[in-house]
Amino acid sequence: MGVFSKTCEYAIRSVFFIAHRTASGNRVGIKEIANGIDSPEHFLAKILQDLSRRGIVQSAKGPNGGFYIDERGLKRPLSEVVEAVDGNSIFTGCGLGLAYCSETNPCPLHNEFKAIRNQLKDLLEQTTIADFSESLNLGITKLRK
Amino acid sequence: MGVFSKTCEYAIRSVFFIAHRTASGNRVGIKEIANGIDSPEHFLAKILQDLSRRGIVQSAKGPNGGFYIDERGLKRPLSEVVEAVDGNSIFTGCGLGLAYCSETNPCPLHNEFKAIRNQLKDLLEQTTIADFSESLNLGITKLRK
DNA sequence: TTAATAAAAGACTAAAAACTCTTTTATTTT
DNA sequence: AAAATAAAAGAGTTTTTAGTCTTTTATTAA
Ligand code: FES
Ligand code: FES
Repeated sequence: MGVFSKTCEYAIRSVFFIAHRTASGNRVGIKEIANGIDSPEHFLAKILQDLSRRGIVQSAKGPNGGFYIDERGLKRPLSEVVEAVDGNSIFTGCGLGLAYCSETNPCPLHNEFKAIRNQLKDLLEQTTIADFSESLNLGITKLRK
Repeated sequence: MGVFSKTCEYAIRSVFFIAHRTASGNRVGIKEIANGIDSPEHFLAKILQDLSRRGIVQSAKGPNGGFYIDERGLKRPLSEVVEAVDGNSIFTGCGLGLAYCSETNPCPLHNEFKAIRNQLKDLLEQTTIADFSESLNLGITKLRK
C-alpha cells in the first residue's frame, strides 16, 4: 500500500501527462493517456471525469476532442489533485489511526509523525502542476515503466 | 487511507499496549487489548497470531495466559512491526506508483518524496517499542478514543 | 482428571477499492 | 443531415481489505 491510493496515483500521473501535452497546445485522448501512464483505460476515464467536474482538467468531446489543462489549472498545487481523490486524511490523519489526532490527545507517534506529514503537505501545496512540465520535457523523469 | 493499513495500525497500537502492560510483568488477554486500543477482537486476534509467529510478541494459552513481549521484543524497532504487516513498500515504494523507483528512472516527485519517505523510515527504525512505554506510563499519550 | 480458561485456527461475510464493459451524449467533419 | 469521433455515464465484476463467528488446541487450577 502506497501513500496514495491507486486512483490517486493515476490521477497525478495523468495530470502530469496531460499538462505535458497541453504545453504544446494539444488535446490528448484517453487512450493515449492511459497508454502513456500505464493505467487501465476505462478506470482512468472515471477518474478524469471526476477531475473534469472539479475543474482540475478540461475536456472536449468529438473529433479533435480530448483532455487538456488551462492556464488556471496549470497553476493549481498538486495538493488539490490529491484532495480531490483521496480527501485530506493524509494531511490531517493520525499515523496510528486514532479518531481524534490532536496536541492534547496525542498518540505515541504524534509529534514525529506530524512533522513528516506536514512536509508532504508542504511539498504538495507548494508545487504546481506546471512545475513538472519542464522536467518531463527534458526527459529526466518518467511516468511509466 | 492512512499511511499504514488498518491492520498495521492495530498491530502497532496493540504492540504498544502489550508493551505497556508487560512492563509490570503481566500478560494481557485479547479482550482487554482489543478494548484498550479500540479494535475488533477477532480481527486483532489474527494480527497477533501473526506477530506471535514472527516472534514480535509472545503468547501463552490457558488460565493466566495472554500476550506479552520479552526483553528482546521490546528492543525491536517499530519498522519491524510495520514490515511484518505491510511489507517494506512504504520505505521503498514510489509515490506515484511506478514499478521501478530509482535515481536513473525517477518520477517527478522522486527526490522530494524520497526524502520524506526516508524520514519515516528513520523514525520507525530508530525508535524501539520500549521507547514508548514511558510516555504511555505517564499518561501523556493515548491509544484509543 | 475434569472444568475452566485463553489463544490458535478455520471458515466464513461485508465493505471498499480496483477494474471492465456497454450505452449515451455531445461535437465535428463530410 | 449523416457519419465519425471521443468523452460521459451507467451498470456491472473482480480483488483486496476488513471484520465476524465457530471450532480446536493447549494450559492451568480445582
Ligand atoms: S494522535 Fe497520532 S499522529 Fe496525532
Ligand atoms: S520514481 Fe517515484 S518516488 Fe522514485
